[in-house]
Amino acid sequence: MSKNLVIVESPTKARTLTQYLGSDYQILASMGHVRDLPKGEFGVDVDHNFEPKYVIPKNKMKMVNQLVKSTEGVTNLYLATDPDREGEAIAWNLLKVIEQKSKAKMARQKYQRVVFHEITKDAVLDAFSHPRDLDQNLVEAQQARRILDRLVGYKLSPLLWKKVKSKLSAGRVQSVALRLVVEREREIEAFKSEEYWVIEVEVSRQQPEARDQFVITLAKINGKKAEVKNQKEADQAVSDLKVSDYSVSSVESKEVKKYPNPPFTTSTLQQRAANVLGFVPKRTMSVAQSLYENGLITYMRTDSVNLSPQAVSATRKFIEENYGRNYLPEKPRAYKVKSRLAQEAHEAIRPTNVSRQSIDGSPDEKKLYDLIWKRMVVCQMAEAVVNETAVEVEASATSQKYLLRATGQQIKFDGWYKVYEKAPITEQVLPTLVKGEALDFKNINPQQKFTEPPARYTEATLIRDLEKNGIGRPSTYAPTISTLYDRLYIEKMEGKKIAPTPIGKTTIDFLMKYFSDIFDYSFTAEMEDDLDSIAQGKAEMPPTMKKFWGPFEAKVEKVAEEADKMKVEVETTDEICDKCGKPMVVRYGRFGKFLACSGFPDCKNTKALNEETGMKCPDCKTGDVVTRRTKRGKTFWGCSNWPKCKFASWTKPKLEVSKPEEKGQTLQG
DNA sequence: CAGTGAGCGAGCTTCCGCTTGACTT
Repeated sequence: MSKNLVIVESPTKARTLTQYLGSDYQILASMGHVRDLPKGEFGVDVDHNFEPKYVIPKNKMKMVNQLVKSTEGVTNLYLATDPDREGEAIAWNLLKVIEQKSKAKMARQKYQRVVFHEITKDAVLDAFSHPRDLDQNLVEAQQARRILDRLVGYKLSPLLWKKVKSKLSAGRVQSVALRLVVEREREIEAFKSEEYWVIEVEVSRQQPEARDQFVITLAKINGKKAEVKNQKEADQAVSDLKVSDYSVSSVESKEVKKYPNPPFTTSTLQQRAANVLGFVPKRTMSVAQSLYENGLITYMRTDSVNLSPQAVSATRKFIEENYGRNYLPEKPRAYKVKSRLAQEAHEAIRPTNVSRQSIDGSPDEKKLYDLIWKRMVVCQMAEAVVNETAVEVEASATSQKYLLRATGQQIKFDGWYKVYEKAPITEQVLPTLVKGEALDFKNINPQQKFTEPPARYTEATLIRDLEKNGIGRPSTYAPTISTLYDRLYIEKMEGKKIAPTPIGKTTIDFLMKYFSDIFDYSFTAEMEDDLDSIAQGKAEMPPTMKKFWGPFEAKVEKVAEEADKMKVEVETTDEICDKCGKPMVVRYGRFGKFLACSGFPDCKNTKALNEETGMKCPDCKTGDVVTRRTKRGKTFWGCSNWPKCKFASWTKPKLEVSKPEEKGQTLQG
């Protein structure tokens, strides 16, 4: 009797395969990687070809032992992990562990490597009829990636402990993420706001039957771009425009096609869920995980926009039946990944069954599913057609010649917009104007404005920029940001924006001063080129590592000896210590920020930092409500007068409603 | 429901990428 064992990464994938392969196959999950470099030591023998030392992490030991036991008496072992670099390495490490641990003195375990790019019955059965050997070059490329990350992370972190602050960390991915945040903050700090004016004129047609009014905006003065920089210039333009004659100098109309977005990847799903639902990436991922485990969507950690042919044809059928032929493009739309660095082991994120338009589940699950469902349907729908009109109006007075503009857009055919309650563009309908037509002046509206600094990152936009540079992977985007919080490198500001702390800024200053090459945005891309060469058998891991390690190690040693210890800037505040009268400063402790007396250690006074909840304490009425954290990290709300006032609450205190009786009536009526 | 920081310098901290549960307050 033949026994078949299949090993994949995830239990959900295992469950799906069971349906396709039948009862002759036992399918088990490895839960990701089964071996790794040891956490507590360097684990790379740099003097002997960078030989890595692999160990089975403690929390995986039980599972791995069971896995090995299950291989006993197996005739065919199939390694069906993901078809990418990491998947190949998981398969190889699995095999190594099984060979090592198998008690039976049987010959080298017979195994077969099986790869498929989509988990459909056809693709899976086809893959099982064409197994192959492990790709040693691909495994070597993964090891190179892993070892390089270890060299960088475990050499530079201790340097930070010595030169900046204990327990900090640096890495190829996290430090570039931090660099982006720090550089954006410095752009904002250096930004000088400039005054400018927008001048809008309300005009109307002169036709007795259609005296439509519309708004035109000043665009040019004497043929040059209008730059109205101050009140004086604005006054001049306004007084001229009040007495000008207006006539239409040009009317241009064209039809523009608006194409739908590609289906979701991890990163684009995180963007969209942040914008539309206000989810942070961590929340998006946990909700998506639940949808995935319930069989409602495809795998949620992917960088691919590929769609299985079956999914596309089912979606086309759905579109034709529910929206009609007009909404179906002649040919299916195919999407391509932009990044050369994508691994594309999985499909795009899409509903597993497009005819399931809504689902049962938590409110979060319903909302996220709705986003995913719509994105899939629209990506196969016809483009929208929008009529765009550009009108130019001349206004002449005295010696100055003014040009004003209006643009209109009108939806001619809604196409994929139909799926959304609100079209992604707002219609602006202009009257049908004729070139040379004279217009009447009705009103003028000059507006003083100031240029705005670039926006701070949100978690989602930071991930977008990391992905743009090929830095990090779908499985690490959200965890990388958590690391930046854990190290107190960044903090959340109002409106979900993130800003660097003094520790974050100092760390980046140090890293960029001595190791700018590693934290350059192109470092990962260049590393990927080297990894490609290894994967293609054109290069080998040890010399590739050596090329990096030689100069790197020398630099680390030099910096360790010669560099000065960095000083982390201390934020002072207007707050005065109520014990000694000295100003108070912001300190970063185990539980986040707090106020401490600058006279420390002579004065040990501390105070809770007002987190701007904007509420007064409901008990003592004088203190402010501040957010605090317990030793276990759970957030609660307390009074800034603690320990004098003992107010504390697990939930955010509500502002008192002045007249509760009225509220009851409103609810009834 | 509630402490934190500096330096003294014990002993520890740290990377990226692949995956799920198991622990409470």
